[in-house]
Amino acid sequence: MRQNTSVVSSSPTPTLKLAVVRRLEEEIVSGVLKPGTRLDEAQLAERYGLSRTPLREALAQIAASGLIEIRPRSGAFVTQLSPRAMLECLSFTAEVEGIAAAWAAKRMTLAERSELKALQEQAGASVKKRDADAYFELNRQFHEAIYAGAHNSYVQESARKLFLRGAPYRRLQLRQRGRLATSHAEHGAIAQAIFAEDSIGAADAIRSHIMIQGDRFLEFLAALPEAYDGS
Amino acid sequence: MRQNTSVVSSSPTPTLKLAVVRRLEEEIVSGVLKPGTRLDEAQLAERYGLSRTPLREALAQIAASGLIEIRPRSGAFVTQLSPRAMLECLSFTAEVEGIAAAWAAKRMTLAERSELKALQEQAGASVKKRDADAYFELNRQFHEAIYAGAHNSYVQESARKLFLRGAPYRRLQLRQRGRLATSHAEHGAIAQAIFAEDSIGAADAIRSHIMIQGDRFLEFLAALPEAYDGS
DNA sequence: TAAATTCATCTTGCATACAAGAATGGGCCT
DNA sequence: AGGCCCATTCTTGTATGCAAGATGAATTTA
Repeated sequence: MRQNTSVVSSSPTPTLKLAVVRRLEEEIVSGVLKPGTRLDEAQLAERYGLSRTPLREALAQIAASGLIEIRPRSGAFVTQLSPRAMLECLSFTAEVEGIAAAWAAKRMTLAERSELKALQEQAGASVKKRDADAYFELNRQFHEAIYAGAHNSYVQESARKLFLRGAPYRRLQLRQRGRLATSHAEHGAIAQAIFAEDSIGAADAIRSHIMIQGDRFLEFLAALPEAYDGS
Repeated sequence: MRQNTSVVSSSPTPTLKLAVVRRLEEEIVSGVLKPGTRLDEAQLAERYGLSRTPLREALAQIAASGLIEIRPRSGAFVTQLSPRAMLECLSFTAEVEGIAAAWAAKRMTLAERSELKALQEQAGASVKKRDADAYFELNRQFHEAIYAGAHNSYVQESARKLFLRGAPYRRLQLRQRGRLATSHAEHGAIAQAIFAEDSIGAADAIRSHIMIQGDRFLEFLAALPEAYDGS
């Protein structure tokens, strides 16, 4: 029998480590654990009801994706991006998403295309309702659908990791006035290019969609000088 | 005092885990541990003179980069790429290296450009000497110089991981007749485009440099049907 | 008074121990 | 004789304990 009977998630997982990975990523992305936060092993282990061993393995795994940083003998911290790092990250993300979109435009199946269309319509509904949380999730699914549509597991994995890395910041941004509607319109342009099998247009559209976030980020940062900058 | 006095590497490392990561990656890339090999924790721990705990953390970290795969409750294996997966990997690598080269063409400093030139000349010497091992290492440094020249830590990291992932196979390929000289000539075209600050040309040159490896890989595979395929 | 040094405490890094699931081989049944 | 089932063994997953380095505060000294 398992020595510790506490359970991390309601649905059983193959290993406790994996459950911790999922839960920690979720808490970082959703903003429960903010950039810069120190992750105390003993504290987290108690919170999740398990020992430090699987928790440390989970931390090591998440660190490899860049979402947290482990400084030897000093502890784990939620990665905090400086404005410069943020722009570097977005620049590369824009290129990778551009590749994904270009391939998706040529390779998506009919089923995948109609799924993308459905997601875009659902997102439109959440924009009308001003439901930022719902839009945040549908936004993720929209991008995810494009990664999957590229039919290349390496772009998919890379894009997903980069998307995750920017998520803690993106969530805040979507609450800016009018950003929801603008984002949705940009998605429309991307989807249209993909439906037209225009790979160059799709890549251009998604690249600017991402880079606009960079511009907005800098403006946003100026209004909120100390909470989220990494300086 | 450390409970186990065995030492993994001659130079001291901040943590044993990191030493294991480096050593395992090296052994996989160099072909000591071949794709498909099962990695027994107890056995490796004894070989490196440490306990299973840091070793498992190292495995988790390497797994996150894709070089090995961990199947829960079943063990860790050196990732074996099927021909299809190999082509997918190369396709994405080509695009990422294309981005790196395009940015490097515009952003490399004079010092970085002359370093690249020096590497290319050294590589030329190793081609003349038919020294495949030396060329293998100089090839790595050539690509690494381009990643660094892009002045974006995210492309650099991504490209480096992808390069590593293909390394176990690339080493074999460079032993093909005439491949050394061809590869060196392709590098020349890439370097020339970078020196001319021609980002489009550099991206095109490096993309085809990578994709040619894909073609060669398929030919190579046909001649060696059972050792390295992932079927 | 400010800076530096030392000491106590806390956290991480690693080793060891134990339990559960997976793999393997032998015995039994058909 | 061949296939299936059960038990043994081996490997992985997790918990616990201990030692070294880092952190921070109090004390001493210039």
